[in-house]
Amino acid sequence: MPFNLLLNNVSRYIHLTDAEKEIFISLLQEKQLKRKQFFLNDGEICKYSAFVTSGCLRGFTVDKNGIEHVLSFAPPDWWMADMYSLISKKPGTLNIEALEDTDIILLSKTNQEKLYLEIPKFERFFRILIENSLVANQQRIVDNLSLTAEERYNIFCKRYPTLINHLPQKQIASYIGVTPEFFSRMRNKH
Amino acid sequence: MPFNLLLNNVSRYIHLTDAEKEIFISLLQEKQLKRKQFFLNDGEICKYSAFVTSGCLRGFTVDKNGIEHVLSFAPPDWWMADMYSLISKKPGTLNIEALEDTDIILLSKTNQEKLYLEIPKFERFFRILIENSLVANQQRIVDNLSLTAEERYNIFCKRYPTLINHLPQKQIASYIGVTPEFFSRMRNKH
DNA sequence: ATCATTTCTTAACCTACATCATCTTTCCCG
DNA sequence: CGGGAAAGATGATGTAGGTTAAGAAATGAT
Repeated sequence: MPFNLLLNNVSRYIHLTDAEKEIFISLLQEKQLKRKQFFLNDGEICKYSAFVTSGCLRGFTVDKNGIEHVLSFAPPDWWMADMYSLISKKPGTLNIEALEDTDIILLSKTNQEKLYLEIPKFERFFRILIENSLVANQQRIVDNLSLTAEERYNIFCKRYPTLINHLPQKQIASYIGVTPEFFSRMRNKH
Repeated sequence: MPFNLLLNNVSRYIHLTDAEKEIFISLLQEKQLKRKQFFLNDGEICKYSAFVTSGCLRGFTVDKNGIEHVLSFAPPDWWMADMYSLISKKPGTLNIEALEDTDIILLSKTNQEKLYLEIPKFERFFRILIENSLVANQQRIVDNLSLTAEERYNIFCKRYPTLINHLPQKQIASYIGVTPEFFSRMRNKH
């Protein structure tokens, strides 16, 4: 059944009884996205966290010159949301788009709060999830401050080997923080 | 008493009974740092979260060329730790130094885990704390990807007005991601 | 299969910011 | 309050990466 990947993801950090699994699943919704379909547009309030079961999402902002900047990718087994908008309940700046046909499981903010009340263990689960995310983001800040584009690219390759293959170069370039032109030059030089 | 600032910080997100406050306080330690004294050196395992009650800390990494990069500042009412090292229990890369004489309250990782067991509400407290931190870090990544040094400086001034005054320029430059020389030029041109 | 769209490549030129060096100012500790 | 160290200012020059433009290759919807 389609919730297995998610239940497995959860069970890495907390143990759920069958009854608790039932409750959890009852608070979820499934959704399919077509390639290039948006899950969230900037200016909207983000009301759901998305867990990817197949395909891939990307989260990006658009700056005042119309240039896109990729904040994160979400391949299967990853969560994605506009964290700022989700917790503040204010319009956010993130766009979330499917890079290919993608299946996701949705947990609404409302249901997430229900979940915290009904199964407090989930406070722990999401705390740990967010801790890991924070560590990764802090490392990325340090990398952006201290490394060249080439070094950041090498790190990206090591950290997301599965993504490298089926991700357009320009998306990686944007994540790394360089233009597609420079990225192309960088890879083909030597 | 010296724990008031911290109890107030906690009470912004969860309510504690007097008994719970007692337990919490019993798990804390106070510590004073002299100006330039290190609270943590890279290569060490970070075993404590620090809550600043007076003074100011800075967290920074040193790159392979010996250049320092400021990841964060902690004025009073802020928490500081090497999150990576703290949760992985492995040696980290962060240095934490007092920028002036600084008073902190320590919560050891061990006691933090005790706290989660004895007063599960603290799972919620730290989850929310980390959520906010994650949002701020994601915004910083986006800013680094999409803004000029000058724009990042303006944002810094707005976001940390109290810090601007009594922080050496070179520390702000490092946080922004430019050299002290360029930062000086940037501020003095007009 | 085919055409349109998107993605990638390459080249010439440009700019934000770095580096190095020197000088002045501030500040902290005895 | 005085001297030494750290912080800041400023000029000359260097470079990683951006911009613009134009063609080649890959990809996806029909």
